[in-house]
Amino acid sequence: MKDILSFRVGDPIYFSGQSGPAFKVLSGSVRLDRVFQDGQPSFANLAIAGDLIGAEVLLNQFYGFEAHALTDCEIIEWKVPKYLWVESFAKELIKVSQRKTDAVSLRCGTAMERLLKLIELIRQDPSDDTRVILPRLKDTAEITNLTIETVSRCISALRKQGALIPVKGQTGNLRSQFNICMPLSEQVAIQ
Amino acid sequence: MKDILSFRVGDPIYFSGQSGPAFKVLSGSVRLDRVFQDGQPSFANLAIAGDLIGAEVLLNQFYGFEAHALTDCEIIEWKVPKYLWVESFAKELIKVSQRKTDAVSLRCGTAMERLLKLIELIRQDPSDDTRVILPRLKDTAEITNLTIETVSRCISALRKQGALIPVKGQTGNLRSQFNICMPLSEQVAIQ
DNA sequence: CGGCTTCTTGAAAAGTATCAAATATAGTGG
DNA sequence: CCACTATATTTGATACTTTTCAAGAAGCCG
Repeated sequence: MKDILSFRVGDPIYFSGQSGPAFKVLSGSVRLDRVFQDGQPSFANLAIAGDLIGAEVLLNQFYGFEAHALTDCEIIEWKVPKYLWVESFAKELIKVSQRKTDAVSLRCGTAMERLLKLIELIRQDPSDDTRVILPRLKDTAEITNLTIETVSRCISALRKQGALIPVKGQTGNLRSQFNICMPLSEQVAIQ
Repeated sequence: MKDILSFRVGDPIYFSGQSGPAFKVLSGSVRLDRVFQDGQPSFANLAIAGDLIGAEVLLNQFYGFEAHALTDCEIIEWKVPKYLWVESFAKELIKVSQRKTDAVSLRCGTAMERLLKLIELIRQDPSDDTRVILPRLKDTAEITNLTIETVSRCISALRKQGALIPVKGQTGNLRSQFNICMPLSEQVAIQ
């Protein structure tokens, strides 16, 4: 199918203040940032497969957030027949709202708990729920309100305990791709 | 004007799973919680004057969150003429979304910074922007993802530095009401 | 092969949580 | 209005988690 847009990790999707369509996320995950006057972006929300992003343009004309690919992802312009528009739009906005609730809860609990919650959220890949592709440490850290080092330590701990097993791609790639080898909700120590 | 509903600090406004109207917050602030299967509520969002709460009932029939009065507050049933419904509804949902972005950012930075951001957000009382009524310590702690003790220490520090001056009401009340005596964005130490 | 970015790990410092106890306030009934 | 009880807040001392700072390893790209 055409009209599908693909992005690589870190690619910008749209910028705050610009104009364009709203999109539906088909696969992967997207990070949304609020941009302050000083130009500093700060994490506001994330979107996973099935979520609508950039909905605010449909009312305000301009994007209210900045969107980047958190992992490789595909998105498609969001179009709905007019007679369905109202209900669809509202339904989507409520879903966005639910996702933000997730974002708030990703900042609760210990470092390990936060990371596990994020993995739980992101791995919703219907095609393979034993595999997960983690975002960069920098993004993961900003989403969970931890530091890069702490996130790295948590991931190392999970690897040592065999909860995550690195998947070697064609290259030894940095984009952490893992097989999940135990229920992630179980208690795990950081050390 | 009638049809205005008043709530005292801590009063429940509606419960998750129940049915009822959506409301507009006229004054004060409201806390919204997601309720888990085990009945544990966890902070999801807050609403201040001008915000719409319970919008999800208009689509789902049921409230998706639990609402409590964070401070004394007034709300009114949200009604809009049909021909304006679509646009109004979407506009309100986007405002909800913005507020959740605030909620996420209330969990960033040091304890003191978080508390100051919350005060900044809540004091938006058009009638008197030098006065603020803080929520209970328990609520403040859960919103900022700190502990009651830490929040208490921050407030004490602000009082000692003269940034907040307690307002004695008719009763010596616990509901911390303060006059704000300096730009809250300034650097303040916790000790 | 450089030069760059991202990730990993260690040791020390800082900030916050936890535990415990005292004080203050609100609510209730005499 | 006062006494009494339950709930909220304050404060101190200590423990723990996470941050910070620093250096090195690993992966990426031309």
